[in-house]
Amino acid sequence: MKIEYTLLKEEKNTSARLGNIKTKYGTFETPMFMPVGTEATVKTLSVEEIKDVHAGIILSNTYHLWLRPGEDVIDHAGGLHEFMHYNGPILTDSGGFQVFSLAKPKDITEEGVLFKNHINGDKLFLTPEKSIEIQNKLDSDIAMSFDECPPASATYEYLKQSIERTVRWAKRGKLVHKNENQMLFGIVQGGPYEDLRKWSAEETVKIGFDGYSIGGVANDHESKEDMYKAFEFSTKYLPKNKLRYAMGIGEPIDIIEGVIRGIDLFDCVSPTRLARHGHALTKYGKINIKNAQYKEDFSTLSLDCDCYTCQSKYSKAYIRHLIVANETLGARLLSIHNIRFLIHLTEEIRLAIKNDSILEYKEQFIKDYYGDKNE
RNA sequence: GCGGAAUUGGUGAAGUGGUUAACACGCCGGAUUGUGGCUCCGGUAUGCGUGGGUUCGAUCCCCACAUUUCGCC
Repeated sequence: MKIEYTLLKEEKNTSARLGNIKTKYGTFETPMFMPVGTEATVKTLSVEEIKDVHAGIILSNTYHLWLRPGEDVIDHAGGLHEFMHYNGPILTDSGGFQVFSLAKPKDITEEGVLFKNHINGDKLFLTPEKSIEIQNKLDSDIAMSFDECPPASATYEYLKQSIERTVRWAKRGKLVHKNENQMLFGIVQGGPYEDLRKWSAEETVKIGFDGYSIGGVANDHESKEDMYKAFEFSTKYLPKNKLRYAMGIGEPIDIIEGVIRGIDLFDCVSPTRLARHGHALTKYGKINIKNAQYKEDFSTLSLDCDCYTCQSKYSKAYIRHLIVANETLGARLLSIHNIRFLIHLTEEIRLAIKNDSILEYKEQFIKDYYGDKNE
């Protein structure tokens, strides 16, 4: 079955949109936040818990699964869904982000990218074709083109030649894409520059993809202003009837600003990473559960949260103790809560789009979340 | 009872006759945006057992006391 996207409604005052995605693993609505499961696991969560937080779709990673356990192992298991015992939709990233996070600039060539395997030091060469072939085998529901994700500090000149190469890579990847059940997305790059984003978007659209990602955002201390420009200057030149996905975006306010600029999908490691480091997202801001003030705070994280952790009445004091003692249950309880918080945020956003009140929603959110901090 | 050794922050400890007493852990904060999972960045002793002395100056030298510890009778 071919996965399908339907645009249901556009918000009256902004570019926000409501849609749904039908896959053979179920249908979900957009805007949606996708929890990250790089190593074929949303860290510390069981698949039942992933379902429990109402995740419409999760994300996994080509590069990491290529290295370990290897795409053939997953292929022999019957694909990634079977392998990880998860029967919901999955999106795979192409390894493009690892070009940014793991490779050195000198190792990036027209042909592909040379990586030094971070597990055992082996030299590995990843190409656009190889990335797509691996994703074909993983049998994810949505695959990403292999792109170069340049740092926010990249110069205009560098970005220009980088987006040209990313477009050539997108063409090469599409040529070898053989999985009929899988959507393939192109990726728009170009930093905060409108002419580069425009060119990148238009050239990528010419190739023709099932959806378009906005990449190169939220890298190395990019300003919020530049990030929102990147959103706007990308979606402006993308077709309305196709999905848009802001890669790596996950701060609550950034999700709202992204939605307002016409983005449908978001993913971010932050809810799980923050959880491991002892932070909880709440309507009234992010809290650091390790702070001494929670030592004897026997209340739940949030009164109006419907996640397992809050509904089961685990207290801040107990979770604090677990985190301080480095017990994995602490990371798990906070991960469940944080992911649920972001998915619940998208539920409220969808409701606001239905009511044409996304700007009011944003204003109220900022008031609650940042309080007097005046963000 | 005799002899030796030790005494530095919450802990383990380094150190010097002369501006801000190393480091680690802990503790207290902060960071974290397509995840290289025990990470990164700050802060944390106005005082070096107590009392005297020597000295321009002592945590560092000397004396006494206290405490701890080891050995011997």
